[in-house]
Amino acid sequence: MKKILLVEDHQEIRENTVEILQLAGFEVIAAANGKLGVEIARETPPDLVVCDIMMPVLDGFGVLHLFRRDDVLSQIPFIFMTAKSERADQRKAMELGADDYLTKPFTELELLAAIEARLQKSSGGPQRSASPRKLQDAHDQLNNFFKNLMKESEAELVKLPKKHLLFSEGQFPQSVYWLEKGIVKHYRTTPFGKSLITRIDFGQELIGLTDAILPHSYRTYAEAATSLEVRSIPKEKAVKALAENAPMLMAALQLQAEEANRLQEKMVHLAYTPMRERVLSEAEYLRSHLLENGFSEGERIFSREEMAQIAGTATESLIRVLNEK
Amino acid sequence: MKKILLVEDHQEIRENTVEILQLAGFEVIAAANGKLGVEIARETPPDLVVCDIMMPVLDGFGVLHLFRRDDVLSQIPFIFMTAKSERADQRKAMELGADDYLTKPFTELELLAAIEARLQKSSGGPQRSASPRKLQDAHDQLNNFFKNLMKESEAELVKLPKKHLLFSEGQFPQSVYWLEKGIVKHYRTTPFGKSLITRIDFGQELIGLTDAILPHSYRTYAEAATSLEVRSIPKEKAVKALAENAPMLMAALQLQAEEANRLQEKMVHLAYTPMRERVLSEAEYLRSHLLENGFSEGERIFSREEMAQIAGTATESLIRVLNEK
DNA sequence: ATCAATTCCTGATCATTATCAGTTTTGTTT
DNA sequence: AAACAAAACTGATAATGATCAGGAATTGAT
Repeated sequence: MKKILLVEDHQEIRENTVEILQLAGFEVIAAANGKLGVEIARETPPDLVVCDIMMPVLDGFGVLHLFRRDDVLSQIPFIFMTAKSERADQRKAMELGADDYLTKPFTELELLAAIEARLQKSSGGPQRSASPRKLQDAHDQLNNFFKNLMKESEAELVKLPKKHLLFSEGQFPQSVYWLEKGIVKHYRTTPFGKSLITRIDFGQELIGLTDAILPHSYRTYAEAATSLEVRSIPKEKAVKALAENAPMLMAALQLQAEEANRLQEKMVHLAYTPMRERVLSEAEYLRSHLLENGFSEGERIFSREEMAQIAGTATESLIRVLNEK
Repeated sequence: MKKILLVEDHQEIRENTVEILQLAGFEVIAAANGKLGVEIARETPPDLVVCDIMMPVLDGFGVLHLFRRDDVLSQIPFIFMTAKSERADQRKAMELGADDYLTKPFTELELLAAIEARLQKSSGGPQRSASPRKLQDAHDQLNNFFKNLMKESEAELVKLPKKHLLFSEGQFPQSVYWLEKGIVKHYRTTPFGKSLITRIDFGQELIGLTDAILPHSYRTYAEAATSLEVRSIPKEKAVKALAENAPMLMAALQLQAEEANRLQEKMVHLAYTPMRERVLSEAEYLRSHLLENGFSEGERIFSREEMAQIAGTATESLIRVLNEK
């Protein structure tokens, strides 16, 4: 039986929710504030946490923070409950690493569905759902699938120099690529020659599937930001293999849906976030990802101009922002 | 045997290309300039046109224009060849309704692949490809599939008033919707309360599949812009049906890939196109789509504020631009 | 090592567009 | 029809960020 920790200060809501969860067959431990919640979790780690944000003593963000830096508790799925009005909280919740958030009021069905979606197949039972429970799983599945396909096809590992174009606008897709090592930038250009970097791949990624699936020439171009190690197979082969494997198609669909999500997010940023904030957040994004991928702190993989193309601004403006703090 | 019309003024390139196409088993008619091309096509309509843009007498855009307003020739697939440097041309080509464009120089393989992708299954022969040849086909296929699913499930037609929320951020997806009639706006909000309309559905569209597939709560909200007629089925049912039908999955994947394409396009606009141009182009987009969907010229379906949220600008700025011409 | 070519950076200026504050118009409710 | 609320609009102002131009610092090539 799965154990759920519910952290909620309002007595009525808490008791109500406990009842719903028990009816659904979960073992529920309730805590009236964040501090209690953390203490309980440290004694008996739950399988999942449902947590209010606004609470006395220790708020939801604090609880999540403590969970994430605790060796035992860091991997436990965490769902926030937030009032609909507090939009900023929702963003913050996701940035801090919550797995999901629900806005109050929610129906029982919503709550249970969200919880079930998080309690992944780790349960060992048969996987009831038609699609992977976690995006990370979908990602891994698809990557492994194509890695194997590359191996079967004996696709050789090719080394490409920095600045090499993997593909460019107006070419017709011929291949799907597996990026073994290196960094690839994806550009989209305006009619007036300005370019925006819409995506960066940091290695161990599949590249070009989106375009291989579409019945027209590339609309973006992909350039090596570092020297690369790449494998490729003919696009027909990739698409055919995919078409015959429904679970993989589903995984690909999920990833593509998430990509659309990511792009929407970036769009809103471009529309309403002031340039300086955009610059700072993109710089931070790059810094952390480069560190994760084994580059040292000072190393300049991306030129100022490129960073400007990521943030969607003029190069000079970007430079000013980066140098003024 | 498929008949291809090649319009290209450079003799060498023309002869070369003719040779390639003939080797591939096509019947080729070559024309040395746009005027000749149109005349030839009017006598013996080809199955597909490959056309250079820069030409004396009548350029490629002119040829396309004449094709598109000719009853007999309007549906013939049209592929442009453009020099890599002329980015603006590429955009213009797509806006004018070209089916694709290739940048010179291209390989034989690319040319043939692009042509084959356009010569759809209308040939009557078996469909060799694993995925629909045209996005429109994928779209229709998926829509029909879900329409049938709704019928089988006896999903009833529900009428919803203007401003009704189909779903909102922080809810957990429960259903997939079929929009029988009406207009739906999709919003995405920033932490600071500003919203951007990232998508508008004008009826006879499937809504919410993207989110149903992802294992987390909605990140956008969908609001009725007019009164709606909507059917819905449980998301589990939709996903399960989809998961069992590989061709439909492929169609869904194509559409999702195209959606990502559309979002990237919009992103570049937001980043680099001046506000006034964005406003004007979005206004034009709305006008034409509203007319297509049976609304009369003056009717204000979208308020100024909403239009501003589509263009990603301040309401006052939008009003000024719209009123000054 | 030297020269050329990029890239990076800085200052000054200007254009664009957001914001604020208010008025008019339109639409809705009683 | 009056009263109210919401939306549309206008003018003034301010801030933001782009652009231009030129100099310093790196990088790459011979």
